[in-house]
Amino acid sequence: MVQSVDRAMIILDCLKESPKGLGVTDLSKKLGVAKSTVHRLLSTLEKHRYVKKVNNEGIYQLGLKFLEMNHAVMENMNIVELAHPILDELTKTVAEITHLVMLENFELVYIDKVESTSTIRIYSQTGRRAPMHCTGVGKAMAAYFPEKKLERFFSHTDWKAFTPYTITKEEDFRAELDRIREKGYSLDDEEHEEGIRCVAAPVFNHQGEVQYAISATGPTNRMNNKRIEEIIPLVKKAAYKISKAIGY
Amino acid sequence: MVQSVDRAMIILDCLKESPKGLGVTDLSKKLGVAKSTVHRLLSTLEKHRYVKKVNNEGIYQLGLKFLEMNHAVMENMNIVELAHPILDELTKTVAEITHLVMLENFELVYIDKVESTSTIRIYSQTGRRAPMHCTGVGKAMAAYFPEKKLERFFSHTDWKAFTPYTITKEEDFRAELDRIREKGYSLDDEEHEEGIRCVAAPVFNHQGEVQYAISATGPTNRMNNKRIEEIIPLVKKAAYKISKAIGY
DNA sequence: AACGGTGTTCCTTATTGAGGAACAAGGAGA
DNA sequence: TCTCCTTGTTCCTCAATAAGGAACACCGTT
Repeated sequence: MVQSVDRAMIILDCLKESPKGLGVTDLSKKLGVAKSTVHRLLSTLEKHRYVKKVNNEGIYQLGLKFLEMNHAVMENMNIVELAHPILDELTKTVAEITHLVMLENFELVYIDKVESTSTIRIYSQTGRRAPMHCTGVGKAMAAYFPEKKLERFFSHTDWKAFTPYTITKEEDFRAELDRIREKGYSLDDEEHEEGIRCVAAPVFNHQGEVQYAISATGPTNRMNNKRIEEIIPLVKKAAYKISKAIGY
Repeated sequence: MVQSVDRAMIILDCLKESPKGLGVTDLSKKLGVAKSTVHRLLSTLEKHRYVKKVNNEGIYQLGLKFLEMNHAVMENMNIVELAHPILDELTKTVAEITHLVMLENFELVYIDKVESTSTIRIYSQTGRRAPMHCTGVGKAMAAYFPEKKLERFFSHTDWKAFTPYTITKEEDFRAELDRIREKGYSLDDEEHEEGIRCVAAPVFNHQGEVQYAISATGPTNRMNNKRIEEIIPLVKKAAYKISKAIGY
């Protein structure tokens, strides 16, 4: 582990949390390192445009290089291009927000979303992360893990209870996965956030492995059992379409 | 300048250019540093999710942290939120692609675009960079630089000729800026790419400084002189709206 | 079975990053 | 207006630590 690189990236994290930007002194206090060290790191980051000074004063913010890098990352993920139209259609038919997620280190990463009302700020919530054990998409993916991978997932998870309905025991979770495999979809019944229900389904790649998942999410008052029953086949169908689009 | 941080970021640049990802040996050759050094840097970057191994083999790609960071950067740029609906409307009325750009180190950065046909991949070309001297938006902004800043710009620019029509002399450029100030808009007449014309106008902030610019771009066959004349007031009006929205 | 190619680990050295202190600049308050 | 904080920035010295060579482990090919 390279200390200076590590520190540089911690600085970036700090700046991410402080939209207004931070000065050298602020950062040096936060990190517990000398001002001069922070200053040197910032200069290096600035050279590569990962940070920038706001109107040439001593306040630093995240730089525009991140737009560039984001673009490059997105380019590689042609999954978004393939899936977006299908997600778009799904949003239209179910009139609820839909998401596309993938996995990284047993954590969910939201890589696309389509809102019913506004097409604006499509990029906004992408990049958000969430745990698997308390979400529809997380469970949908876990249900199709091979046993080995599932065990590795269990050793990673902390079973944190976000609501009274969150599943927090391995045996309960395994039972839930059996149900999901049987039905081909998963439900999130206020397990992550009270008042929110969602329907999710897995997306498989050409090797038959689960690689992504999609969901339709809404408030409990709209998402009653009758509505859920209507939505289920639509989500499953959309997930299947995406699976086929990526070569399943 | 911190060597290790610098190298880490050069590695990220290399990975950006190689969508398929690179191995430790490839990178070590590219950078001219030892494999072990590259490996150590990659491990540190991986810890922060700026890079990831593709299916746990020895190939590294850009990581999903960039989506997160992009999100944070975008959040701060409420300019995009403000301008997007106006850009959207402009695209509808002129039926050509429109762009919103800002400046960084006398280079243009595209921060939003609206295509006429598809709302998909809205994020795609954002983050792209281009020189000022050969683009409509670049000239529109330069026209409203204070003399001091203009001189600094001249000392930065390389006057590279992208097409036979690119302006490559300072005196010609200054004459062009005079024309732009007089008319309140700028034209790009195949100066950056043959077959492409565009109409651009500057956006001013609350201090009356030029801070952004917008443009409508299309192929020469559609963008004849008559059409250009129709488009000009629309672009100017949209730019003015955005200026007002940010407090001009 | 031997080889060439990976990525990874270890260890030693001197390169280079770190931090204290001094400096410059700017703003607030008396 | 002058002073006194508090900024960011620069410099310099020392030792922490990053770098690179070499050895190792692994895989696929010949």
